[in-house]
Amino acid sequence: MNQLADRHIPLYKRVENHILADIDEGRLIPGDLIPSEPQLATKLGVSQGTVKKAIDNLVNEKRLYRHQGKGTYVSTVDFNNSLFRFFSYGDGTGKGVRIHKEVSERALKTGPKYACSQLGYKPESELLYIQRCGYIQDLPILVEHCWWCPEVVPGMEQPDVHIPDLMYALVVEKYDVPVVRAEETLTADVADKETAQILGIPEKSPVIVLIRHTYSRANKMIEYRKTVGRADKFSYKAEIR
Amino acid sequence: MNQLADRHIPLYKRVENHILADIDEGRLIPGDLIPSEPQLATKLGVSQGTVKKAIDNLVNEKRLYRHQGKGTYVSTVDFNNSLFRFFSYGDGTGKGVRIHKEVSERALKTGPKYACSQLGYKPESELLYIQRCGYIQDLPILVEHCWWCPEVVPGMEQPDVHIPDLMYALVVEKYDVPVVRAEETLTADVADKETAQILGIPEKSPVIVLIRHTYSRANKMIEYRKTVGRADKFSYKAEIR
DNA sequence: TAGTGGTCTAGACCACTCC
DNA sequence: GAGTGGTCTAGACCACTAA
Repeated sequence: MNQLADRHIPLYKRVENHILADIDEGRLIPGDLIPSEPQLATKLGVSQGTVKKAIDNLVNEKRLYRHQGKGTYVSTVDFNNSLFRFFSYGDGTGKGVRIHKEVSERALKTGPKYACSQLGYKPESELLYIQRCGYIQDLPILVEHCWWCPEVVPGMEQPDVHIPDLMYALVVEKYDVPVVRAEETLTADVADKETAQILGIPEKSPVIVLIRHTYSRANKMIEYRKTVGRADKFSYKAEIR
Repeated sequence: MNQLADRHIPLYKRVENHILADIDEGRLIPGDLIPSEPQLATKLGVSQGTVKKAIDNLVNEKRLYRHQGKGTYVSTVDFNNSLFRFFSYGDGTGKGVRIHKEVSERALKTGPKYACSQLGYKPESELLYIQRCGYIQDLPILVEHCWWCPEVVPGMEQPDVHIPDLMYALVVEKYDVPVVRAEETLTADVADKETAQILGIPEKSPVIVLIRHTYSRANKMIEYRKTVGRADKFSYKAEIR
């Protein structure tokens, strides 16, 4: 902790920044064990209590997690935090109901202009498209449209590549592409003809729409995803204090 | 910290519970100054560091807030945390755009059955109804339907009682009814004829629906509110790590 | 048994607020 | 100046994990 940034920044904050820099610059990647508290303390020339406080804060922010007796690890992206996850089946009563997903289409095809531009391609570029339908029991409740950069996940369009419910596991393990972050935007709309047909609801029924941008290292966006779900099957509940 | 609950519960957790009990049982109400750290430490027979840790946790949970040099206070309910607050004007770009509200109807009238039952009345009871329309600039973007327990806020139906944008300020100050907590449930729907007309949108356009249950002391529900907003003007954005 | 995080203490010094 | 929270240290002891 040298630097000329000695002005007014608390020690524990500098320890936090040190760890975050290691993460953001790739010296530590999701799942890695970070150095132990005593190691960090002596390396950075602060007390273990200060390191503890820094790590406490990062754990509160979900950037790290601890495991007593083993060590402290860098968090992996947890899509259980997806906005959709908070939506419960029924009218807010349901717990974590499992949604089963099935691939309904996959191919290399010309991407729509918003997907091309968001992913950093010229309009009309070929993208890897995967469409999936999500079910609770046998009831279809959502449709996912995923657009991937084809060179990031080459061959994923092949029908023999198994796609697990949590697609990101495949991306990380098979293609060795770290998934670092995602942004989600939620809004509402009414079902178009195709969506209505897939979900078995009348056209123009209310639907929840979730747009997700998924990023890998160096702020590279690797997927544009649009998920459309039946509004009568999703609601979000929160408490205000 | 006596009690026979000496088993395995960390000291700081017991301090947290002590403070929370003071809040839940009304010995401390929102806005109150809690005892200072040294006072709590000696009273509970623990070190100041332990009290600090307990308070740290409660501050992280937004149950308390600190003000250096002054003390630590019990949080007041912050409706800026409303799910609607996170929704931004436009398509997720907007910052905190101000929504101006105007009362469009207020009267004592027979409540709908869901409002009566939720508020703990017999069906067909008279409730205090307030309808407001929310605008950005001059564009109507939401309609609020509020149902209050009439005996909690007597006279609020009189047209000379000014209703501020943040209605709860009036309730707390004029009627001395503490607002302790609220629950919100968010979902989507399509506009009915009346809503469409008020918002100036086609019937069956997509809308965001927010149901709010507002509670006072002793878990007494005092308001049932339904807010309906134009879906094209609201979107919720979040980041996943 | 050695190493990790988890709890708890005691005390120093600083920064802010109010009288 | 007295009282509050904010930062930081040093060290004790406990609980869990692994070899």
